[in-house]
Amino acid sequence: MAHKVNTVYGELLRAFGPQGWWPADSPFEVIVGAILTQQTLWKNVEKAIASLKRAKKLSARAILKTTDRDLQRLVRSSGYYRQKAKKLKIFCEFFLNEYCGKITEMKRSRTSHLRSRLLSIWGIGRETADSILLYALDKPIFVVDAYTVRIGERMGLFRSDGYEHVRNYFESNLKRSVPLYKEYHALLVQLGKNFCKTKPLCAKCPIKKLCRMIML
DNA sequence: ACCCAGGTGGCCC
DNA sequence: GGGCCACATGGG
Repeated sequence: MAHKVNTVYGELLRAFGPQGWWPADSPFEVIVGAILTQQTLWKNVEKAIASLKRAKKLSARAILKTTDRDLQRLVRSSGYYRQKAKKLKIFCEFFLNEYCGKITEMKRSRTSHLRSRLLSIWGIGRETADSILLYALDKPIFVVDAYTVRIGERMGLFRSDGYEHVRNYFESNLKRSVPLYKEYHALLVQLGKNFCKTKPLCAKCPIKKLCRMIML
């Protein structure tokens, strides 16, 4: 019999369909988005990315050539714009110094090594590091965010014992698969954005069965 | 007017 | 290791 975590995945997929994350034109854009979306609505991040594109600033070299003030102005819509402009520059410097600004170079490193290097960068925490590993570099790391923890706890999948504990839960109970990790995390976010916003078990709730599972 | 969003670092204990 | 705070815009 399948583990509950797999049943939940099936229900999510049935309710919402494939999410096709991460929406971006390039791995570098994924990284920029991962930094900009920290504690921020994706809608506002899209505007910032559009601004960067319009200004031809969607590359590590271009970002480093931009003045702090200009970069802050470009990412303003994503909130925490001073911090985020600084984070982008610090990451770009790391990316150019360590990997010649090439994603393919970065992918060569071992996942665990990459993860600790990313975590050592100011402004890159666990979720951002793992988003980069999974969605930009195709490494088999399960991304945990606030929704993942909340939903998983409500569904009784696990008792949250911190980020690494939850990540380990998914990685050890799921088939080790990059596309699965990508899709599952995206679906959890999709559910997180929906539940509690629509009335639980209301007539048009697209996720009745899921609502029952999480006992709303 | 208030509350939150696909977190993180710094400080305190 | 955990608890609290600043960081900031935009939309419900």
